[in-house]
Amino acid sequence: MTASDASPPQPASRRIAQALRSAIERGELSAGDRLPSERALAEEYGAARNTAREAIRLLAEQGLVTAKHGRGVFVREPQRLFRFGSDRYSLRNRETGLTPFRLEASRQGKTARIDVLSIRRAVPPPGIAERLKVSADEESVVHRENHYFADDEPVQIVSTYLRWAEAQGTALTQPKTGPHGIYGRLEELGHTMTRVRDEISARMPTPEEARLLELPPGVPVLEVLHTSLDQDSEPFEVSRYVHRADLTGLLYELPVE
Amino acid sequence: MTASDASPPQPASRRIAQALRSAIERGELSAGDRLPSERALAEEYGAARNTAREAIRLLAEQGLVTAKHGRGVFVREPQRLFRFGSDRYSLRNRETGLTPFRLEASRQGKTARIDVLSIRRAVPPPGIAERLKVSADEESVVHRENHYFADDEPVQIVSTYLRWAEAQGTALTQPKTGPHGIYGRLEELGHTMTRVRDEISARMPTPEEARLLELPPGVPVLEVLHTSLDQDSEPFEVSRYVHRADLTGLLYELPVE
DNA sequence: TAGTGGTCTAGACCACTGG
DNA sequence: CAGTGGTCTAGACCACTAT
Repeated sequence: MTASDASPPQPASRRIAQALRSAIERGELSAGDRLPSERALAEEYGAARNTAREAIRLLAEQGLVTAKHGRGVFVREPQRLFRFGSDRYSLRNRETGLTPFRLEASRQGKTARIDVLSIRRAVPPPGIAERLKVSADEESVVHRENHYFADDEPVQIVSTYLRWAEAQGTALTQPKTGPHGIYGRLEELGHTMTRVRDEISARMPTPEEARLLELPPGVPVLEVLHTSLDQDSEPFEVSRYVHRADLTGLLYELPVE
Repeated sequence: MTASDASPPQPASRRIAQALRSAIERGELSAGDRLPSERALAEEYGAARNTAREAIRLLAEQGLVTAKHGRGVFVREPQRLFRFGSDRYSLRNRETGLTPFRLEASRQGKTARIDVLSIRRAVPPPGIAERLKVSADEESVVHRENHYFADDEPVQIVSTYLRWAEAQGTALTQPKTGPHGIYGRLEELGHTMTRVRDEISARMPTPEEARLLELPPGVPVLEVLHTSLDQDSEPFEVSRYVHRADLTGLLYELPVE
């Protein structure tokens, strides 16, 4: 009550947050460092513990720090990004036999794991039905759901939708899809990929996604709705990618016009 | 204390949040509706106000609801998205004289406004210098900063960087850049755009960005680092877009291989 | 066991909005 | 003005982590 009476229309929690933010930016606290405990901050700033806690919440919301129960609050380490984009579907990648995900993981010295969660005939969600040009009122698709891990850390969730009429009875309904993966099988069915359309958005995760991706608070997801078009400009495959935004960058390189 | 004693190791705040989330999903609360007040929720669930408040915070963090001071907490309205992407730089758009932003705004019946905040010779940030292939140790670029509004609501912040050596003394250092904008002037300087490279990421906003974009809590930003390449595959323009993720979708349509 | 964050209580005052 | 969210206090107990 004695020191800084003059100016601050700023709430105490914001002032504490700002002080910590400055300390991080000035390098007094660097990536991986532990912040003072909530109780210590409260005493230092003459505030209640809840107020110090609110300050830390503000930083966590921005993705600057992460709390570890029983251990402390730590400055978040910048993570090397997985990069995906225009070459995600390229033939070059398919010829190496390495999927873009495995390629990226090995580039980072990490072990890739891909879990096939389920392969089911299903009624497509409306957005999917529209893009794949199938009926949204019947079980018109095969839904393949995969989870991708790097060193056992979840990185992305992918749902792939294919026409049931085409996939029925083929390897497309099996966990092992054979050489060149699903695109190999789809090519045999007469679909040569000539164009792709990726629709990208970002949002906060649902609780379900936060759980599956083990997302710390303050980390959004990148959602990519991907459509593959064949030689007749007809869609033959639609996938929905949900990426951890703190581990993923997208790269699109394309000719103009 | 009488009803559901058996199971819940769930914290009360999460249980309240889950109840509200279900009500929203079941349509009992729809977009624009007001939630019960914090005090009412506290009483209804036999909890302290702070606990009800925590529940609302969980929903706000997910982007499901927004609090309005003095009015209440409301279920967030889904917003129509501004869509940008592979055609953002296309000649077709330049020929109409309408920028993609103005086009999108008019498509939505909104009034576009573009504020030129500053045009300055500057030392480029490291990431920019690297992509534009200029020195990061001197004032080697012109930095143009623009803010984009739709019906006076901020939608995106754009920083464009050009080589000072080229831009010096041209309309590129002026607010009005003339026919076809900066790309028109750059073409006169011998740079025909043949390829673009867009690097996309998502993250929570800095406090500065939250202020400028008037971002409600729980809304991330989409960041696009754009590089224009000319006929010699040399970069001649780099821009950094920061979009409100709840108002923006990106669309990339491109040929494979 | 001591120290950390996670949750919660029962108050209080302030700032903003609407009738 | 009454009602709302925004902030804050000073406690309390729990759950987790290290030593």
